[in-house]
Parts: sequence; structure tokens; C-alpha cells
Amino acid sequence: MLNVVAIVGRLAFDPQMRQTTTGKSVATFRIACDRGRKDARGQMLTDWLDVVAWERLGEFVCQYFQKGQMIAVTGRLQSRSYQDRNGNNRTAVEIVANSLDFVGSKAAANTQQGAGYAAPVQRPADTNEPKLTGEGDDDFAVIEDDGDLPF
Amino acid sequence: MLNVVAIVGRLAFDPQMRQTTTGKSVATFRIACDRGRKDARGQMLTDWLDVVAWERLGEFVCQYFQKGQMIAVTGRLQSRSYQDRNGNNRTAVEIVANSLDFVGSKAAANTQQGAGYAAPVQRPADTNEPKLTGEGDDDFAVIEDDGDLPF
Amino acid sequence: MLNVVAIVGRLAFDPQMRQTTTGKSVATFRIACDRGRKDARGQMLTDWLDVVAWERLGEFVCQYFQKGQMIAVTGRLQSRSYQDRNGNNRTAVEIVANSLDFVGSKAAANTQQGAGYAAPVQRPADTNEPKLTGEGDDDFAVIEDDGDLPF
Amino acid sequence: MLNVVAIVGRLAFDPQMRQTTTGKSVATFRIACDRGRKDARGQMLTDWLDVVAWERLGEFVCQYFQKGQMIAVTGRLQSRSYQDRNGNNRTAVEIVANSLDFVGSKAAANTQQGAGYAAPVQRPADTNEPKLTGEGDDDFAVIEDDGDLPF
DNA sequence: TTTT
DNA sequence: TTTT
Repeated sequence: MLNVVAIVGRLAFDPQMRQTTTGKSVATFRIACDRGRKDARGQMLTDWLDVVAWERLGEFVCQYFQKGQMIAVTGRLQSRSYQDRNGNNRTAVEIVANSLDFVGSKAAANTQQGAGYAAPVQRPADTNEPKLTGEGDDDFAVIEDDGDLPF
Repeated sequence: MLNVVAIVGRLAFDPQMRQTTTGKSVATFRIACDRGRKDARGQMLTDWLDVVAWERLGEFVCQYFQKGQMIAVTGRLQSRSYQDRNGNNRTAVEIVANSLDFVGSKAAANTQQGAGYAAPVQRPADTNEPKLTGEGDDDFAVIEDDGDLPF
Repeated sequence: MLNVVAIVGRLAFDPQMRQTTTGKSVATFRIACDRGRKDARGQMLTDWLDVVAWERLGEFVCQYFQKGQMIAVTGRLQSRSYQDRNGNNRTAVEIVANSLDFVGSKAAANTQQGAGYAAPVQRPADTNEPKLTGEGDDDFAVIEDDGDLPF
Repeated sequence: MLNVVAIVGRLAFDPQMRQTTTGKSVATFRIACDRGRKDARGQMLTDWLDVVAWERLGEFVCQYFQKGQMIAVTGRLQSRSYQDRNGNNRTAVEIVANSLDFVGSKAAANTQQGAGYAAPVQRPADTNEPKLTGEGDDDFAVIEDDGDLPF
């Protein structure tokens, strides 16, 4: 199976952080994604999409993003069943974030990182993966130096 | 803005075709997308996602797919507001299909097309685009023959 | 089969427009996509990706985008075989654009469209598809008004 | 920035595993992705795409996949510079895998997992992320039970 | 309920 | 260089 989503939009509200009973942190936010065309009444058509960001991803979005800012989200679609206040079964569809990133340089500058671009933030477990240790590409270069290309 | 979804899953029901009052046809179907892991009770976790397929895409899915079959869907996420039977405002999030395709060979064989593989079906307006006329790649080859590569 | 790409990056050069021998126009451009982290020497790691935009999409990118501007691209990956000037067989991998859009507001303002946001541009044949005629959503609303939701 | 790819195709060769000098394992494989239409000579048009899978993802693909089998890949596009045997600078574009999964049930059955479906395999660091511990959804359910929905 |  |  395969389930991938990529969205760029603006935060409709400030992100909200919560804690689960088992101690995990999770942030939720909503993004407005304009379709780039208007309806018959001249109003911009917009899709409103909910995003769930766990742990380090959630901390990142709460620290650097607020209402109105543009954000790039990748992740997967999730459906979730719940009962509304009247006891009716409802289904919510939301995006579980896999990576979050700034879009445009202004917001990125807010992070006060040297490059002007904030590092893309991925799921917590990514921290000991090659690309975040800074040695992944060098490793790969070694393969190349051997005249021993991967393909 | 950017809004892209790619999903592979199984049809939860046979697709349903409708007509709009202005004469457009639209098919809707639901796909089950297993997450590949089970919950605490040993039940496979599944995301249920609704898909909207307009016109030629809708006709295609109704003709070749039924409940239980695997399908590959690309498209965009759409939120849609409506009132439920109690007059409450609700929001539905669904995928508006941009392309549909078979996954695995059995279903593809059902189309009885010479190639054994059905052509991926894209939105109606794609018909006079290079890739469906069969000349797009040749054109591009001409560029190459000139030693005049695009990049 | 399924083949989807979504990228946000900056144009490395001004887009270049060409004509095929059969009269189709095709623009090519390269985008720089920062990985958000630096190599061991402190240099930002960047992926350089080539994009092919046919007909109306190509005209759009040439009209509104130049070197350095940010762009959102969706499309599919394509491999293409050619011979280099020494007669060696080479393979190029590039993105065939399916939609192009502005990212951030400055570029969007350049289009001098009333809304401040340029419409996302999709492949030519999309013009008689619901979403560009401006009636698609209304049609769908009709379905809703019937209390006859698609799902 | 944003960089996402989702592909379904068949392995052109058996995957190949290598070790970097720093001890990381990396598998590479090529997938054939049919475009679903033929060229002027009646030959199926196919895109050939290279994939890089690090560590646990690489071990997974080597264990469960061989030439000819279908695979679902998500990841990001990477460009990589190298010198060919003549000392010319070349650029390769490949997919760095983020998740790998079976497509269709037959291959999945090979893994001899109870469900008949193999778990999707994601990057190593994901192991202590909610969704692989099996408690993520329960946690989320707790939020719901509180009548305290995320949105 | 976001932005230009 | 893959498959039906």
C-alpha cells in the first residue's frame, strides 16, 4: 500500500500542543490551501486541511509557526473514527506529518539559523539517520571514489 | 500553493456514478488503505478515504473496478462543507482524482486491451496533450537528434 | 502503476522555451531544492532537478518566472535516453510538469491578477474540466442540496 | 522546501547491497514504471528509476524483493554529482527511499506475516515513533475519549 | 478559518 | 533493463 500527501498552505490558527496520557506530545494545526480560482461569487476557493504533528515535529511547528504563515507539509492521510457530542459516529480525515518546512525565506529567517533556511524537520527517529548526522553524503561519496557507483 | 496525494488501496464498495444538474458525470468510491500494522487487539489498522472522479475518470473506474480491487489514485485533497440531516455544519475531506490506474496484473487483464495493461486514465482535457497522442516522445526525440538537449 | 512528484525550489536559470518540429512548445528549467542541512564543509546541500513543461504550462513559466524565484511543481518522473557528444548512451531523469504555481506572495503579485494570486496552471486540456470553468463546485453543491451526498 | 516522490513499479534487477566505509548499509535497485501507453513502434514506454535504500530499508528490500516484483516506493529526489570513467562530470538523479511496501498480496504473503500483508518499512529512526510501537493510535483515542478532539 |  |  502507499499513502503520500504533500501540501503547501497557510496556518489558519496557531498550532496547538497537547500531551497524550502516555506522555507523547502532539501538535495539531489547520492549513488553508487556496485552489487558485474563485467561485461564482468571486470568493477564493480554499481547502481546509487538518494536520497532526507528533513529538519533535510538533514542537517545531509550535516554536516557529503561527497563524497566517506558510508551511510545507509532507505526510500521509489518516482517517479516524470518533463520536460527536450527540453520540453519532463520525470520521475525520487528517494529515499525519512526516516533515514540515518553511516556505519562502522570511519565516526561515525567524529561526536565526546561519543559512537563513531552517532545517527541514522530520520525525524524531530520523535523528540517527545518515542525512541528519551530516555524514550520509560523505559516505556515499566514498562509494563514488571507489569507482564503485551504486548503479 | 501545492496539493498532491498519491494512494494505493482497495475499493471498499463498488464505485457509484451520479449526474450533476448541469450534466456532468461524477463517480465516488471509497478506498481502504492498510497501514501495515495492527492495533492492540490484533486488528489491521486501515484508513478509509473517499475519492471523487469526474467525467471520463469516473466512467473508467465504474467500468473496470469493483469492490475489493486494488487501485492507484493520484489527485488533490479537497475539503467540502455541507449540512448533515440535523442541520449541523460538517466538513468532508476527500480526494479529487487526477489519475487512476490498475495495480497488479489481474485487474489490468480485465480491460481486454491489447497491451494487457490499461492506459492510465487522466482527466478528460488531457486528450490533446502530447503523451496521449503518442507523438510527445517522438517530438522530444527530435530535440535530442539535433544534439540540442533541453538541459 | 503510479508516478508522482511534488517539489518546491528555486529556478537555477531563466526557463528556456523551444519548439518541437511538430510545432509543440516546450519549456525547460532547473530548480534548486535545498535539503536544509549543510555538508562537512558548511555548504548547503542542494538537489538540482530538471523540469519539462509542455505548451501552456511552458508559456506560463516563461512569462512569470525567472532565475532565483521559488516555484511549486507537481508532475511525474521521466527517464530519457540519449547519446552524448561522444556517442555514449546516457540517461536523464527529469520531471514532466503537471502543475506549476507560485510560492510566496512576491512572485504572485507580479502576475497583476486581481486576486494577487495567480491561478495554478495545469496542462492545456484541463480548460474544460469542472474546476477551471468555475462551475464544478456548484455542481457538487447541487448534489449536497439534494441531501444526496456522494458518500 | 519540499521534495516528495511516490512510485509503483517493478524491479529491473535484484537489489544490491553495499557497505559504506563507515559501516552503513545501503541497497540500490532500479524500478521500471510503465507509462501505460506505447510509442510509435508499439513498444511500451517505460521510465527507469534508481532507488537508494539505507540501512533497515535496504535490508528489507534485499530480503523480500527480487527482479520483476512490484514495489511501492515513497521518498525524495536526490541529485548526485560524480565523474565518469573519462573524468567528465555527470549528475545522477535518484530516489532516496523513505518507505517501501509490497503491492498486491502475493508478494506480501512471502513475508509469512500473519496478516498476509507485510508491514510497510520506513527509515530506521522510525522505530520509536508512535505508529511503529503500536500505541500511537491508542494514545490518540485517549484524546478522543476525553471529548477533547484535536480539532 | 489563512494569505496577497 | 521489468512485467502482463
